[in-house]
Amino acid sequence: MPIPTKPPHLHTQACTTAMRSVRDALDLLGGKWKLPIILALLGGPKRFKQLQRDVLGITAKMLSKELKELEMNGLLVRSVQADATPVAVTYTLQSYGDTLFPVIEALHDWGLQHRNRIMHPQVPAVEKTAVFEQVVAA
Amino acid sequence: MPIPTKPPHLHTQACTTAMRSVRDALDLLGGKWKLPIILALLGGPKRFKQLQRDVLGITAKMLSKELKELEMNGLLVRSVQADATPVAVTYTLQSYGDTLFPVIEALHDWGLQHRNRIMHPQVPAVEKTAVFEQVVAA
DNA sequence: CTGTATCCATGGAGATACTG
DNA sequence: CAGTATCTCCATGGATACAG
Repeated sequence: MPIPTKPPHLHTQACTTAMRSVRDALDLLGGKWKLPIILALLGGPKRFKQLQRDVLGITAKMLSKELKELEMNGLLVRSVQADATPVAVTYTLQSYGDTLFPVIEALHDWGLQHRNRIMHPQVPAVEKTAVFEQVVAA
Repeated sequence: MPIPTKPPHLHTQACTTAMRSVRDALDLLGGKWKLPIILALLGGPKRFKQLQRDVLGITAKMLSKELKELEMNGLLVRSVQADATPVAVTYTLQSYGDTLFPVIEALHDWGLQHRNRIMHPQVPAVEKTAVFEQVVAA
């Protein structure tokens, strides 16, 4: 079982290890551009300039940097057609990228219901309210 | 169905709307401190100072700011015991926070397998390799 | 104890110009 | 086309001092 339900007070090794996995995924998907790039490449292989057109607002610097990271993580492959003139570079999403779908879907589902919840507030039933006995002095 | 499998070239409304949900979730979970705070509160309600001790390295400023955000999102409740002296404030995770578990679990599972994959590289079977015909000039 | 206010260092990201 | 190099701006976050 991945996430312990009742972690002890101090950070245990198991706790930090589990968190590291979550953070790995979060860091890969996080940031402003990773998702748009991945989505743009779902439509098939694209060249650098085409990507920059599809991912609205991204600069060449950022696109280059983000593509490198995604490539290092095995999510896409960079291939060069040196014979073409001028040289053509295409970026192709790997099938490994599909393994991200359950993650993205989980994020999407939660985000969607959360937005609904925030927009249409319920009765604010607060749980385990206010005072609880053992207030540890500190 | 949340995420379209084959988005068109340009960003459609459906595409950006779906992405907004993902980003909502990503933004809430992202950052350096959100996860550690949530995890720390899984063990039960805690006071400000106790949280600062449990979440290693966080400053009062950051803790205060992050707690506000989590409260605004309905994930926790801030309650004040004004009668106590000095005043005591406790933060309690709401059961709504449990809805994040599938998300965190998905992130965790992917992050774990990804780290294994990165650490123990497979045969680098590149798909849809290199050259593909219709190179759109631009 | 529970924060807030202020100052300040750092890094991330945009704009621009340039190279192969 | 496919990037890289520089410069600069600004938001984020740490440190510290202070307040209720």
